[in-house]
Parts: sequence; structure tokens; C-alpha cells
Amino acid sequence: MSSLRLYDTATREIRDFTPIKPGEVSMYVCGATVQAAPHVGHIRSGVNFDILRRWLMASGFNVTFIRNVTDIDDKILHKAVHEEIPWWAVAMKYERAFADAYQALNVLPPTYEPRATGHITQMIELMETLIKNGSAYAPGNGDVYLEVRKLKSYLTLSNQKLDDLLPAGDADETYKRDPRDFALWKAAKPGDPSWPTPWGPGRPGWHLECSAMAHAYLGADFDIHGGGLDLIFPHHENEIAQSQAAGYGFAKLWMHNAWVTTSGEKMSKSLGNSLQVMEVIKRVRGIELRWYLGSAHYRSMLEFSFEALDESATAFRRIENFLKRAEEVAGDIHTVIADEFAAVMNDDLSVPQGLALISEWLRNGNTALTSGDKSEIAKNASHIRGALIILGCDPFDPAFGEGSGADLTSAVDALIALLLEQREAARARKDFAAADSIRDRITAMGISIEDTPQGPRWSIN
RNA sequence: GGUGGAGUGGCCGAGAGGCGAGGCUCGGGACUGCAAAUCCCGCUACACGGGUUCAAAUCCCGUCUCCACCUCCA
Repeated sequence: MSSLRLYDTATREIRDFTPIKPGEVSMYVCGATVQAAPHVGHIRSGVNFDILRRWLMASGFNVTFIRNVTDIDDKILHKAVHEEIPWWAVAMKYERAFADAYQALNVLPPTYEPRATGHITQMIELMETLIKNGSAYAPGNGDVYLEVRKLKSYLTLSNQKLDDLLPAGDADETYKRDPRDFALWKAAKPGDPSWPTPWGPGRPGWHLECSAMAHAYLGADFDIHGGGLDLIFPHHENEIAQSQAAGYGFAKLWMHNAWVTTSGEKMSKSLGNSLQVMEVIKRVRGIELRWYLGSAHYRSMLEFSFEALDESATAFRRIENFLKRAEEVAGDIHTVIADEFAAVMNDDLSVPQGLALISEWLRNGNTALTSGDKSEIAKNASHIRGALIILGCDPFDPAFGEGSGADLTSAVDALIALLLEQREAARARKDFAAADSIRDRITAMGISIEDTPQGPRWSIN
């Protein structure tokens, strides 16, 4: 069997993945800055890395998955003023909104989900290390900066030259030794929340938290660091700078997911609420949104449209419908990871090629359903289900359960069966007017009737 | 200005030197009492101009268009 290869942003090539510790994978993904409800672009990142995680687990690795929550930053403070609630209430409100969205799309909870404000101690320790070894300085105004000119290497991830950069501009320039130096820590402004430090009260700069938390939970060296494309610079560059200046090896492999675009452009909040996750799942189910977001390769832009979303949902329902019929005819569907599927997933998570395989199994499975070939039905269904589990779209996953409605299924089944018996009787005596009348009335209840080689079956629309 | 990415059939979306991914839509057919579902067939594309090659969507040169990052960003 093939082994996993992944694209590394740092080297810009697909490389063999070899974990630091055999059988173990440590990964850190930059999560949300909780200052607004998540839109479909945010959740795509969650879905993409969830697919990676599921694939690693299915490949036999024990995965430690850390995804942080940035619960303090400028936007959160601004929002607090705007919404007239405390900054921590803003953070909690949107952290919950993200959690709800992750859950709705069946994104597995991380092994641990550290918050920035819970790791001030680790950040101070890191800054002390950096100041002590001469990599960082505290000019006396309460800020702490990393001195980028002192770094052995910088900007290796984004492949830029220091002299081509525009000044960082995230703090008062007058205290910086170089305009490109960036803030590890920001002095408190009047009215802002702050934490005490040896350099005065203040709050974390954006980048420091990830270095501190990755170190706290994964150690000096870990396997994979992920996030959105837009984090490459400055966020990930600065994480590397801080961590390596402190003597950590840091991430061995960098992965970045592409955006969801609209009209070819990166999604932005100016589009309003219509593309918020919770709005979109009023139109399609969570599992269908997940299928759509996961269907493009993670490094390709996904051009969002409601038309494409609807089509994608329809395509998913075909697969789901086959699995349900297969279960009815052939019994419980085992999950099998087909070798072909493993091969495409091992090739930098080539999900779109996996979908082509699913299409093939679907066609074969439907053909088998028509001919009644149970072993062929079971085989194709189990391959499909094995793939869907990796994609996080298994229709039988209780995470997507039909809730209390499931309890009614057997009762409805008995009622519909009664009606179908009458319809079958009418058909048998060629009284098609009566038969169609029964079907029409069932349809009017929102239930579809299909005649299959195994007899009629019903499903709720 | 610097860095990175993209342009594929009506639409979505893979591929990255050689037998036309796949899906959706549309047209035709099979099955069916009729539907629905399903299956089969059809619609032969790679921004533009050169070049390399027996062979290019894929490599090289040039051009155009679009996007992103360099300021918060999944």
C-alpha cells in the first residue's frame, strides 16, 4: 500500500510524510479569532483539516490535534465597544458560534482547544527567553518586539526578502529598532484589558500565542502546522521567527488551505450574513454543506455559489439514497477503505479523485441493486461508506442523526406500509387510478414512493 | 514594487507530456401501467501567440486577464 505524501508550503513540493515519533502525529491548526460568526470560508478550513485528521487516524496514527482560539485581539475589543458588552462576552459568544458550526458539520473536536488568554504565563516565559538571548527587546514603553534583523533566517515560508517588506505598522514605530520588527506584546492602552508582566501591563500580540501554545501542548518539535493561506505571512512567519529564536525546531511540515471565493474574490464580511454557516444550513443540511466544502482539493479555491451548493447536495443525496437502499437489501454496511481510495488520499489528499471513485462504486452499486446481486451491493456500499467516513459525511453517523424523528420511523413505516399494501392491491387488479391516487396522497404528505425490484419503498423528502 | 496562485466543455471541478477524471445540466434511449429511481448513449474542453517533441492542457519563451499576501483575515 502507498504511504502518505503531503504538500509542504515551506518547500513548495509534495513530500513523504514521516512523523517525528512513529505512529504518532502532532498537529497544530490556527483556529478562529472569535470576533464574528463563522462563514463558509472559515468552516472550510475546519473541514479540510478534519479530513486530514480522519485520514491520519484511519491510517493508524494516534493524532494529537490542537486548534487554538484567539480570544483577545483588536477586533474583539472594537466589537465589545460596538455591541456594548465586555470583550470576554464577545469572545465567548463567537467561540460558541464556531463550536456550533463545527458540530453542525461534524468536525471532530480537537484533542485540546487552548485559548490565548489562558496562556499568558507561557507567553511571558517565551518572551523572557527571547529577551535573555538577545532576540527580542523591551524598549520601555510596555511593548516587547522581536528584532527581525537578528534572526538567522526569516521569511523562508513566504519566500520574501526582508528589504521588500513594508513596515509592520502594528505598534508605535518610535520604539522599534527596525520598522519591520513585530510586537510580541502590546502595552495596555487606557480601558483595554491587560495582564501584568515584567515590562508592564499589556496584552498579547497576535503571533505569540501560537508559539507559546504549540510549545505547551506539542513540545519544541511537532509534525504539522496548518491554517489558511492568508496566514503564511505575517502570522506563520512570525511564529517561526519567535519559536526558532527561542531554540525550538517548531513545525516540520506546513499546510495551508485555499479560500472559498465569491465572484473570484476572497470572501469578506462585507457580503453580509447570507454565507454564515448557520444561514447556509437552513438551505441544505450540514452533511451536504460539508460534502460541498470538502469536494474541492484543499489547495484549490472553491468558487461558492448557491447553484453549485444545491447541485452538490443533490449529488450527495443520490449517494445517501443508494446506501440506505443497500442497507435495506443487503443488511448492515461494513466500512472498507478501498486500496484505490487510500492511494488517492495518500497523494496529498486528492479528494476530487476520490469522488470519481465513489461515482464508479455508486454506478456499480445501483446496477447491482437492480439485478439484486447482494454481494456486489455490499461490496460497493462498503467502499462508498469507507470513503464517506474519511470525508466526515457518513449518512449513518449519529452526528448527523435525524434526532427525535428517528423514533417515529417505525411507526410511520407501519402506516405507509398499510397504504402501500392497498396500492399494490389496486395495481394487481390494474386499477391504476386508485393506485395513483394513493401515491399522490402519500406524496402530498411529503413522502416519496419508488417502485424497486424489491418492492415499493418510501422516503421522507 | 516584492512574493505566491489562477485562467479547462452550458456549469462545477480533477489532471500536469501519450489510450478524452468525475459530477451536474441538456438531448436521445432502456426499464416502468404511469411516475420516481436506476442504467446506457450523446454533447470531444484546456486564456492567447510562438517554440521544443514522434506526441503538449501538461515542458520552454512571450502576451493578456483575474486573484491573493506584503494592514485584521480561514
